[in-house]
Amino acid sequence: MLNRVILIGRLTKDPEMRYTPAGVAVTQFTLACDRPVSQGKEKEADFINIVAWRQLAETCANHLKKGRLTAVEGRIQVRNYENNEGKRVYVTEVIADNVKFLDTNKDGSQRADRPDTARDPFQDDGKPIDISPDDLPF
Amino acid sequence: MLNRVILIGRLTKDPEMRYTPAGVAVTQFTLACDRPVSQGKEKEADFINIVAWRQLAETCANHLKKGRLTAVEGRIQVRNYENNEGKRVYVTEVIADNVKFLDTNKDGSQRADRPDTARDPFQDDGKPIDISPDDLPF
Amino acid sequence: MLNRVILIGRLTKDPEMRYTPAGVAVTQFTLACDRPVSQGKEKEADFINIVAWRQLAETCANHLKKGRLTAVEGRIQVRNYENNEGKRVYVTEVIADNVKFLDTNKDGSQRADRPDTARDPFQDDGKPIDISPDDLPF
Amino acid sequence: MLNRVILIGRLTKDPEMRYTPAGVAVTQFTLACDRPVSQGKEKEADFINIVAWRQLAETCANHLKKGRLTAVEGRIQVRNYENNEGKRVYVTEVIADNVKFLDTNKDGSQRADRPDTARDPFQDDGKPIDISPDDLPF
DNA sequence: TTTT
DNA sequence: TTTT
Repeated sequence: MLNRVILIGRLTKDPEMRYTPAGVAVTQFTLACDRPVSQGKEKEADFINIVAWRQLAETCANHLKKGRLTAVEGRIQVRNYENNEGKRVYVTEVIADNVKFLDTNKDGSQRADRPDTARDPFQDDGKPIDISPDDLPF
Repeated sequence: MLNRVILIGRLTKDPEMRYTPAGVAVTQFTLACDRPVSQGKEKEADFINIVAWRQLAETCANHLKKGRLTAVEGRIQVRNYENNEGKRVYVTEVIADNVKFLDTNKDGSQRADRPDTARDPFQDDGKPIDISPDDLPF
Repeated sequence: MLNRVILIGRLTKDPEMRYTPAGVAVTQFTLACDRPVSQGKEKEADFINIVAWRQLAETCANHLKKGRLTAVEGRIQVRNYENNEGKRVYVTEVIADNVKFLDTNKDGSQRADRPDTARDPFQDDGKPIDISPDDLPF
Repeated sequence: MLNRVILIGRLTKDPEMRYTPAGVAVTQFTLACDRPVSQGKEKEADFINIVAWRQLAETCANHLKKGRLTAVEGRIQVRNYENNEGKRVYVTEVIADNVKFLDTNKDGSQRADRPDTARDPFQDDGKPIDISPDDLPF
């Protein structure tokens, strides 16, 4: 009924964009979210898989890079499929509907790689009515 | 750095409480969160695993039942282990730190099974410093 | 950049729907959100003003009533105006983009007043591009 | 019952720390949260007042400055008082329980002003049991 | 001005 | 009274 997630973390790798058979853009990346440090423990993180569709997929693919500090808003989705050994595998992902770049570039400039011409590309309802979890090409 | 989840859904089964070898209470249950309905699709839900520790584990075990409408606040945790075939398995769960019972009972009374004597037992910081994902007994 | 609120509480009164001069529906109501009880204190609540626009305004006006347990998702908005004494007054509201009715009716039935025919009327992007805080008719 | 806010924005001024008569530290600052840009409108922001107590108050006062990009997690609180003209004034604030510094310093270094010796000072339950909204010294 |  |  209500399913909302907000994460801040860093990309573990460059994002990967693919297309569904129907030609819809999907971008996948993983966010490393550091857990609050507890004494006597080394630093730990949760590695959370993010999926963005359509226009949001494209802007993520164009502007995000490994290591970038990023805020993601979305919802948890759990899908399952049968693997090649006939076993059911469950995959949990966050379907993003809002992504914010929080990093400055190494030279200190602010998000210089973001095209000025884009009319806030970060708007996407994240609820594509004709796309189901099973359309994911990975 | 920041990792927050808020869910409202219904329990798919009665919760299960266990204890770690060190004697810490842990309760596990699954929340069915209906996805927004899209036309031409049958109703779908995400089934999200919830974990509660300690006092929150006990109140969840005592007061939640299959079918109950429940709000859960917490953070996403991803842990992994090697299964008996030597393969790494990834498990995603929501570690609850706040759980609210939203249901009235069938007879219309409000949460009659909740003991009056408890001074809001639903307060728990959910961040037990001496417990790690690997302590989970399931 | 990111501004997200999730509340669960009860309506202090019946909601009020009005129209802007341009004919857009707006509904206003107040949610009483109980604070976590602390010992030695009587029970306290925060009374938070909610605003819903357009279709969401209409479904809120039709289905919510005083006392109903309700979940609201939205964003904080702060607007200001000059009062009749020439003083600037600041008003903080939550602009809802998702509202869930959590209550059963008194007779135990589930949300019987909600028309079956409506294709989830609770979808609204809450971001009406041609409406500004100053359009509020109250 | 549930009351959660997550904001990302920039400080409009340096934070101000004070003490209650009982000697408890409180820090106040304002976050400018840009609204999603809509065409035909100049850029707008919501200016949201944040309050942090105790240890979190001190780390905010020490490490935040005007202009810093900051994530705040907390809950909405509405308090009211009678002003000097005998009128009831309502004040809405976000009581922070988690604050993250998202900015690098001007020289490109990462949060160099944060003392290494502090064992994550950003943990605070934000629910001081002996403090009420009326204790605020501003 | 406040809800159960 | 407002930030980049």
